[in-house]
Amino acid sequence: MPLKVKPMIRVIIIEDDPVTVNRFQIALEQADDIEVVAVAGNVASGLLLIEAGGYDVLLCDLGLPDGSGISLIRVSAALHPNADIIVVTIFTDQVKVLDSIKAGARGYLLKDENFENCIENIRNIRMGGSPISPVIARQLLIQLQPKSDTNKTLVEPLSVREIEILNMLARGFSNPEIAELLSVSKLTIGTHVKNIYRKLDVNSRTEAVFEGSSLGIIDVH
Amino acid sequence: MPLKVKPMIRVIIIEDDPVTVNRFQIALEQADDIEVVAVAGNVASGLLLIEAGGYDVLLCDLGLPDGSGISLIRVSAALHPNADIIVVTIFTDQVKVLDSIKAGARGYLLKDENFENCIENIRNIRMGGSPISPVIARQLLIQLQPKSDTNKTLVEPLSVREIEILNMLARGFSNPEIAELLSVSKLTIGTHVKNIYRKLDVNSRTEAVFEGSSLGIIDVH
DNA sequence: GCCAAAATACCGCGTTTGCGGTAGGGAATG
DNA sequence: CATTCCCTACCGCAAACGCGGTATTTTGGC
Repeated sequence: MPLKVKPMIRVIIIEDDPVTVNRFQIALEQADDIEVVAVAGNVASGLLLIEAGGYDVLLCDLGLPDGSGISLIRVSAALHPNADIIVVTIFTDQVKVLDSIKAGARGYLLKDENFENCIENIRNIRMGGSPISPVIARQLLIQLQPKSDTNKTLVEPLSVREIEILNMLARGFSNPEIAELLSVSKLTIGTHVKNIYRKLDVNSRTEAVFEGSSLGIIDVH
Repeated sequence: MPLKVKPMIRVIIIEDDPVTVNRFQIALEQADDIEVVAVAGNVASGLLLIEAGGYDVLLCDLGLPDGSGISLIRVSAALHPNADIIVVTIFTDQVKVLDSIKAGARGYLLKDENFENCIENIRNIRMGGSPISPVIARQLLIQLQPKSDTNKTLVEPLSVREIEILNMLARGFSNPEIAELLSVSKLTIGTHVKNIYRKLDVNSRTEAVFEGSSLGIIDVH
């Protein structure tokens, strides 16, 4: 029986600044379970690397000379869902952060920091974590904050039945259809719907669905 | 002129496990700009501390003997919006994480890790960052992921005009009303609406609003 | 056991939708 | 210069919706 072989973490780097690339390579050399298998300096060549595959972690810059790294993230996430993507950049604005995350990035580090921790971060992301710079994390938290403070609690609460019906409204069922599904009269549904309108302070199913959606009353798909 | 005085960071700890409290106190003693001004071991006494105020950072456990720390977070966020709240707990499940964040926490650390970094983390949060354990961060990213993988990109994109009209649909405007507001024929609106239905693959304004809401096409209030 | 709230049911009438087409002018992209 | 969107506009008809009531029966808490 052979010795237990620690699986190597194969890393590719897409980054146009040679200095940064160098700092990464030097830092990662210290780890015997990580190897940098390829480097690209722009979107075009990065795309080729991604299509070629054979990596576990992608370190990706956003501001590349011939375009944004976000498109690369999207491609990598689509082609190799098991590879982890870490964004390494100087950008801290909310749009870029969110776009990266939505595109499939699972880590977001700032160039200024985290060079000494990058080994730890790479191991971490392979184990299911998401290393994120605190500055970036704050942006994400803002995004998750519940929308408002004004209403939300001021709305008259819907009954279980009403929530059920509101969800069916959102799916496009008509009153007669809902009546059929719930085995009650369509006139009953009409009454429920009117009560929903009153409670949500709206006058059409369209508005009701919009409100319910905003308030999180309606389940997303 | 006096020496430049570094402002002290006043910390209160709400945590029922004495060992953990002790580890925090020992760790934080090392920093000359941080002082632990109070400690509480349950929700009831924690509430009194929070109401008393006079702190900059709240380290808060979630699993307290007489209730959940989330209610404390909510109170602190409401009474002292300028104080930063860091959750320190063993729970990694998505519900607790999200609830804490929504309640107003700006940091989320696991007890297992980050004891040696806690000074750094506290300084960090005071400077606008959000220290978050990678394991937790992953939960948050999942939350931010666009709902699906199937559609979203497969949906035929709406034109500017269509998005504009979809938003008006959500607000409950009828076709004639929208026509009036946009100074076009109501029949034109009808055509737009039909095209929206086709692109979103729905057959009613209600469904259209629901889809648009899910896809983030519709602005929230 | 009582009272409030929820769920159920009914009616008529005017307005709006949703569906099925068809079609011309303008802007953009190749 | 051709093609492809997009925005504009039109029609008729069945179906559903929204509004205004009123009313009975469960259900659940105090």
